[in-house]
Amino acid sequence: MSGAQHVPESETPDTRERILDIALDLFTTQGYETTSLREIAEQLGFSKAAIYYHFKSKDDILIALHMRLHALGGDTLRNMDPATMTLDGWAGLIYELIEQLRTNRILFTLHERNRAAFEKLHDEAHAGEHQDLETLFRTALNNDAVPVADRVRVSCAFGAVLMGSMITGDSFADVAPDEMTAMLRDVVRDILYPPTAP
Amino acid sequence: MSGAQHVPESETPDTRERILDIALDLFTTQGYETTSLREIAEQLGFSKAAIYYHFKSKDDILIALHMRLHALGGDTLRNMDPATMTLDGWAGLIYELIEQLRTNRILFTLHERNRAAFEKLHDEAHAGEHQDLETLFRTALNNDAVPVADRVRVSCAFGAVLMGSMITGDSFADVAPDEMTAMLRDVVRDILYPPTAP
DNA sequence: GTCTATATAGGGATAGAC
DNA sequence: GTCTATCCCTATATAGAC
Repeated sequence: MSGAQHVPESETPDTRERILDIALDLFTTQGYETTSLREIAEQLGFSKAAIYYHFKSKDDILIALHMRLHALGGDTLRNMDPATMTLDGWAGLIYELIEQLRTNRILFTLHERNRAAFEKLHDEAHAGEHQDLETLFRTALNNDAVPVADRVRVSCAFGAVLMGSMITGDSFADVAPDEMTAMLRDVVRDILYPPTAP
Repeated sequence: MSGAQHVPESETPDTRERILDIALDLFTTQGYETTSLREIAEQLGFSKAAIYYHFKSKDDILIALHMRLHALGGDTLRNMDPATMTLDGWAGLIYELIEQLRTNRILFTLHERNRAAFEKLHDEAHAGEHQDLETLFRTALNNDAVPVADRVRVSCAFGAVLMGSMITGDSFADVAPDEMTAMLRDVVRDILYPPTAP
């Protein structure tokens, strides 16, 4: 913990990350298009043009934020085989989503609230180098080997989790995080493994 | 059926409604800010300025679309008393939502995908004349008389329904509407009335 | 790395003719 | 009701000094 040679003044400023943090906040609350670079620069304390030293375009900032989300789901999703997803497999994925949402809710909200902007990016990056997360989900959900009823339930479970901890926002701010997590897991179980049929 | 005096050429053009229909489509797929009036006018077949005869601003178009949603939920929501919402009351509301989504999915998607824009409208219309739907939901969800666990489940049920029939979009296009509705109702029941505890 | 100044484009909105 | 022409503003992005 001591041998660090190159220690900056107080704490790593890391301007690039600071830009991303501020952008994440503003893009989420106000929306991507409505937020101007001038506004971001204002909060940073320096000029608008300085941002262009760190990012080559406004879209580039959004892409960087998208990559943060990718980094989160990274391994989990790469190991998932859309063709052979069982109900249990889906359940595990959703439980992990609940965990991720605990510490990164804003990042998910950003994506939720700026779908159009992200889709546009995806369209422009038609160089197939980038497999979108949502596309992966959809194709997996279209797997005919799994009964339709199950697939609908999986889809509903995602919606329940996302709504329960994201859209509703701070309505449950007073609830302890652990308690909230437990309740969400219970709901997911009740959706995926209902008493009646499957 | 015959005595109509003032019959237009073929079928009521009703330019105002045509504008709204096209705007609804474009705002939903591309996003509100990204869609220009020029683009809307293009699809209408006439000039951008003509739109200003029917609407006094771009925001005014968005407001009109918001009113369409209001008209849908109208009576149901006005009769709801946020202070005395029981679990059964919520269930009824969600079942109705399922019905509304069958015929008006795009309208809900518009709101889902342009939250920021609608919130901005709501902020500007601080003249209290307009009680927002979502605000109504949130305050009702904050009712301390209802146990937290129940409130979370209600919130999840909304998410499940919205996701199951909206965000997922046309992944289940092949499923018959009636069947889809039945499945969604089942899921809602399993969420709100779980086997373990209430 | 961050600045000032500027190029360029596009958007919303209005005026006034038809 | 719809058009053309125009105003005005703000946004992204670049050039070049420090």
